Amino acid sequence: MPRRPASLSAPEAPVRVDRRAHLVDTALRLFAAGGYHGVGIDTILAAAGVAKKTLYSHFPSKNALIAEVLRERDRRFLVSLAACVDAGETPLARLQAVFDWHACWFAEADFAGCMFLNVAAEFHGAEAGLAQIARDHKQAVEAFLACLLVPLVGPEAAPQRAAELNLLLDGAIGVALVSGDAEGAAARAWDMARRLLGPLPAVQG
Amino acid sequence: MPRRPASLSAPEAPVRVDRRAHLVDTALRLFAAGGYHGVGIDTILAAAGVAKKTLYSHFPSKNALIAEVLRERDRRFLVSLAACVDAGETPLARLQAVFDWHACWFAEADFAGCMFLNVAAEFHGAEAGLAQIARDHKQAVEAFLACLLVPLVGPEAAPQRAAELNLLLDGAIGVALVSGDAEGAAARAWDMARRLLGPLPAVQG
DNA sequence: GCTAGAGTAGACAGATCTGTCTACTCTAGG
DNA sequence: CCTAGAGTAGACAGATCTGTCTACTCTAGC
Repeated sequence: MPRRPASLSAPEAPVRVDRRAHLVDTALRLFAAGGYHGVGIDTILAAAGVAKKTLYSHFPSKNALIAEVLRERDRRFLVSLAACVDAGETPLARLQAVFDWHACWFAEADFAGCMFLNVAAEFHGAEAGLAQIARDHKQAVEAFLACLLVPLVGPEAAPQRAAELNLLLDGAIGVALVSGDAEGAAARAWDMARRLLGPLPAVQG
Repeated sequence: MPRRPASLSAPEAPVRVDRRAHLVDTALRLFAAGGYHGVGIDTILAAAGVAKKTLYSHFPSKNALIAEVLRERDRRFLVSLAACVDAGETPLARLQAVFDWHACWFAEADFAGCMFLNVAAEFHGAEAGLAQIARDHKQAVEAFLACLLVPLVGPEAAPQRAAELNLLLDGAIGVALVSGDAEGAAARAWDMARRLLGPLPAVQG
C-alpha cells in the first residue's frame, strides 16, 4: 500500500507543509526553467503532488500564481544576494560579490534567463500587473546596487552608477543565456564595471 | 463583391506576392510583439490572409516557421544596421550609429525585446535548433561590431571590445524592455561604451 | 466521537492549438 | 480548351490547457 503513511513520525507541524508555499516553490522552479506559457498547470500540480482544487483555492488563476511566484523570486533573489554580499569585507569586495553571485546563478544546470525579463517578454502588453512586478524587481536591484556604491563613489554618483551596473548585469544575463558561457559573461561584466568605476578612493583596496 | 479582384492591372508577377515570404513577414511581426507560444498559427493565418494548408505546404511545423522567421529577422537586422552605420562619416560615428539604431528600435510601439533572447528563454533546452540560430545571430552582431572597432582600437583589441559592446547592447535591450525607457537605455549604453573605449587615436574626432 | 475544514483524485466543460484532409477555385502554360 | 499546380475555406482529429465541480479522505479541535 503505497498510499502516504501520513503522520507516522511527528504528531504535529511537520506534515502540515503549507501547500501554498510548496506550490509556489514548485511553480517557481518549473517556470524558471520552462517558461510561463511552456509550463502548464497540470505539470506543476503533478510535480508538487497537489490537487487542482487546492491550487484554485489559493489562487484565482494561473496568472495570479505567476504573480506570486515572481514576488517570491524577488524576495529570495534579494535575500540570497544580500547574504552573499555581506561576506565581503571591503566595499569593493561586496560589489564584486554581486557579479560572483550572478556567475553562480548562470552556471546552474537549468538556468534559462531572468524570470522578470522573461515575463516581460512573454506577457508584453497583455498583463500590466506582471510587467509592473518585473519593473519593481529591477528597481529594487538597482537600489541595492546604489547602496553598495555609496561608499565607493559617494551618494551623488551612486544612483547613476547603479543604473549602469544594472545594465551590465542584464547584459550578462542575455549573453549567458544565449552563449551558454556562464563564467565568461559574469566575469566580463565585472571587468567592465571595474573599469567604468575608474580609480576609487584609496581607502578601499 | 469584395472578393479579391485578382489580376485586374498587371498581367504577371505583382499578384504573385510570394505567399511564403508574406507568411514569414506576418509571422515575424506577430511573434516579435506577442511571443512564440503566445501567438498561434491561426492568428498568423488570419492576419496574413493565407490558408492553413498553404502554411503547411511551405513549412513542416510551427517551429520550422519560427526558425525561418528568425533567419529572416537576422538578415533584416544586419542589413538595416549596416545601412544605418554606413551613413556615419568617422569610425566613431559609425559605432555610435549602432546604438542610435537600437534607440530607434526600442522606441517602436510594439517593441517587446530581442526575438533571439526571447526564443532562447521560451525554448530553452527544448529546441536546440532555435537556440543555435539565436547563438549565430549574436555572434554575427559581435563580428559586425568587431569590424567597426578595428579602426578605433586595432585588430587585436577589437574582438574583446566587440564582446563588451555586445553585452552592453543586450543589457540595453533588457533595460528598455522592462523599464520602458527606450531613449535612456540606449543612451546609457553608448555613454558606457564611449568611456570603456577610453581615449581613441587622434585621427578619429 | 463528531464535525468542520482542508486536501485528494479525477471527471468534465469549454477553449485553443497544431496539424491533416477534402472539396472547390483560380491561374498559367501548352 | 484543358490540365496541373497552387491556393482557399474550413471541417476535423487529437492533444493540451485553464478552470469548475463532485465525491471521498484525512486531520484537528471541541
